Amino acid sequence: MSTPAGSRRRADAVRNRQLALDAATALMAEPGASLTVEAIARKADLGAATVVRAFGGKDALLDAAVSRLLEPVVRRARDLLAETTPTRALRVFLRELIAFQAAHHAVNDQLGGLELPATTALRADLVRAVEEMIDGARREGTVRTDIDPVVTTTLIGQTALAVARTRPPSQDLADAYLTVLLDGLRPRSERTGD
Amino acid sequence: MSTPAGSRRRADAVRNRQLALDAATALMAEPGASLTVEAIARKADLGAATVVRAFGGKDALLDAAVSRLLEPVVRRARDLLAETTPTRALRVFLRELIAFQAAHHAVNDQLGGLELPATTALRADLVRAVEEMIDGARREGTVRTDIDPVVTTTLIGQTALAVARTRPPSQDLADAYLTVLLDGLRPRSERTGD
DNA sequence: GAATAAATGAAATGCATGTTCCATTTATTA
DNA sequence: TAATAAATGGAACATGCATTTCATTTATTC
Repeated sequence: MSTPAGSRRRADAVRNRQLALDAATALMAEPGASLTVEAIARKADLGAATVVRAFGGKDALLDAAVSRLLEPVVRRARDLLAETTPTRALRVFLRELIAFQAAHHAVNDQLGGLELPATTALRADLVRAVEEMIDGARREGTVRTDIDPVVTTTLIGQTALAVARTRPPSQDLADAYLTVLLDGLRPRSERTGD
Repeated sequence: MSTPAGSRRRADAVRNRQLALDAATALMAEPGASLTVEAIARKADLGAATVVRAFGGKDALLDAAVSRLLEPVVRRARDLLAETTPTRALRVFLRELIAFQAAHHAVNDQLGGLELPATTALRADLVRAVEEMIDGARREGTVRTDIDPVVTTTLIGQTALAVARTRPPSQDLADAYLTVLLDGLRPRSERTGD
């Protein structure tokens, strides 16, 4: 009666929620894994009902898992912006982004028609950080100004994702991508002939 | 042996097969269309069973439909190789390829884990044609030789697809892509500074 | 026009998946 | 330990889909 609000949430529920989250995250790093509730529950050693209930639905679970994966990526982008020049930040971040996406292909593949608010917000943060890199690089003269910054950002994001998607992952391809993209993004002072 | 005298195939079956093929093809050009047998059958004014039976399965139907769409694209690549310089062929073809893919997104989206032999073969033809363009362009000095030709081809194919996938389709993005990619693919005689 | 076999499509089946139910188990508090 | 309510998970349910069945329709042949 006088108990302090009585613990409404049981400890095992909290722990199981975490287990489900960990299982989902782990599956996203496994190539070819099918992110079904069943598979996640099996990996977490829980019943499917428990997994679903802990988040109120499969989508919310995936949203939480993807967000957790994406957070350090966004933080890294911000850190790079603070630590080094925009030009260098752009190159370093793109390389790391491709590696991350290649290691978590499910993050970008099987999440097609889902409603993932937290993930969407983080993606927006990421886009904003890349836009800052591009803005800075333009000011530094290493990125051409004859292409709209937003278009440039979209171009980078879409193509980086595509390169990361290729299976099996190829470091050669990633390297070639960075070389070609960054060269192509350089300003053309003159020289436009075929 | 190929066509025995006794008409083993009824005329309506042949016609309906064509209707199903047309319906599937049409749906592939409709953004957001969900290529279910049900939807294809409805569009063709046929029963779902008829559609499936005409091809022996949904996969075979999609394979036939995609192949029919892809054939003129492959032919166009070959024609360009015969008609003009590899450098010009590459640019023209890439522009057209993006437009085609953008207009038939379903061709590249919803066909993830399917077995489509004819489509796979045509894709290989297409890759071969692009490889020829790149080989030729290298000889012409418009494409860098410090990146493996196969890697270059993969890079082009994957990124072009990614650009085409963006919705809504953006001509600005497609133009930016072609500009950046082709510039980035140019040989770097010198000039390697940050 | 009758006979025959091929073709059709609405309904049934099978399968994979997400979600909900509810009898049982378990954490929590006193 | 007893009392209570929260949490669990196997089973049932719901949904969306491709495929198969089979009574009926239709093209084809004579």
